[in-house]
Amino acid sequence: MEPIRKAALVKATIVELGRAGSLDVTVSQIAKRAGMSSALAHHYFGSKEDIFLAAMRHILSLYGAEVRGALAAVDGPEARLQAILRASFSPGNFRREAVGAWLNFYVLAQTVPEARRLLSVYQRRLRSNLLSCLRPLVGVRADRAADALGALIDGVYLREALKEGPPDSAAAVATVMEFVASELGKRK
Amino acid sequence: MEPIRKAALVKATIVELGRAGSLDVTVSQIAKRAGMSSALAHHYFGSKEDIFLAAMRHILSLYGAEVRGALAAVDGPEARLQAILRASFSPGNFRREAVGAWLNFYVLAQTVPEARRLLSVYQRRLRSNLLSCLRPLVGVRADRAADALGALIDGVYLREALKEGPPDSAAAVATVMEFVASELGKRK
DNA sequence: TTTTTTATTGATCCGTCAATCAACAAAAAA
DNA sequence: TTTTTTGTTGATTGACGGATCAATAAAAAA
Repeated sequence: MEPIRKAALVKATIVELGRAGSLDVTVSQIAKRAGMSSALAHHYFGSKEDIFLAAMRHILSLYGAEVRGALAAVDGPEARLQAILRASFSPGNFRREAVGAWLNFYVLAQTVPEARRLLSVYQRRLRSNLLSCLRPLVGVRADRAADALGALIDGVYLREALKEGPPDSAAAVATVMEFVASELGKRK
Repeated sequence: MEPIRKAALVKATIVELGRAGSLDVTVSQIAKRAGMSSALAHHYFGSKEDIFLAAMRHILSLYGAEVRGALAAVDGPEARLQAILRASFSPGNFRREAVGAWLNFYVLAQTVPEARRLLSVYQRRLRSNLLSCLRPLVGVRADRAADALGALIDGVYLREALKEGPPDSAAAVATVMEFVASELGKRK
């Protein structure tokens, strides 16, 4: 039962995070959505913070899997780069729940060391993926380019997610690819 | 008294936001730090949300003034660009309170329309400042470049603010300037 | 001076919430 | 079958929080 209940709670947490748009989500709400009592939620996770951290791990691992899947399907540095972007900006990542979860993880990262650690794990993994694409393309400049590209991805995501009107995955990908092109010295 | 009290509450709100690292700040805490009772805070602002929005307006106007000041001191498109970056990444903007305020404004923007509006006002203003620098430099490409640059600024800020270890203003400026250089086709 | 407006607070209302616990049910082990 | 472990919840606790209000003080207007 334990893994089932935990998984249900994690999913419910993410939904509630998106619904509320803030960390102001009660354990009861989460438990109710997961079809159990709040006492049971406390039974399987020790505390509310533990539930949030588990949800964060889940989101990050989903994203990681998405990137891995996209990378497996393509070949060549540029195509791999584009695959990373498509995974990062997939419509699923712009759903209410996903946006709410990410933003609140940033907030959590300010004060909860474990949250900060998880976030930096994700960033390092992204960076290493980017680096392996960039090195064949721009050689020694890859290091600095990967830093900038990582930041650009976060920034574009943030803006696309918070702008008024529906987010546009393709536009987000295009914006970043254009940066890559200019970094390669190509100009149309 | 009203403007004095309101100003004190706004300042106290920002400090408390930074201290707590989340929107989980009580009106009593804010009022206490501002040296008054919570009842008085409710008297001058109708609700907690109003207090938050006032704090957000204050942060945005501080940032706006910082940029304006930096722009007034320099001449030429590239120098102006650098001035915007230096203002955006000034050490003051990496203080606990400022980071906490910004992150929580992003969170607020998900659910409070007025917060989203304020955020998009800020983004439009930044965009127009960037455009006026970029047009003389890259002509018709300026529009797309301004979008990317704006997002890059947000992303770099986010990463610099949340990374472990102290933020490095100069490194943030350098990262973005490097992007500008590659956009100009210059490569060292 | 009297009246009115402004400034201010302590107490209070009504509600919520995280966490705990005792108790019960059901399945597994003995 | 009896015992033990696992799963589950309703009720409770202890605390806190936003908002309101009556009441007081002080200043301004009349």
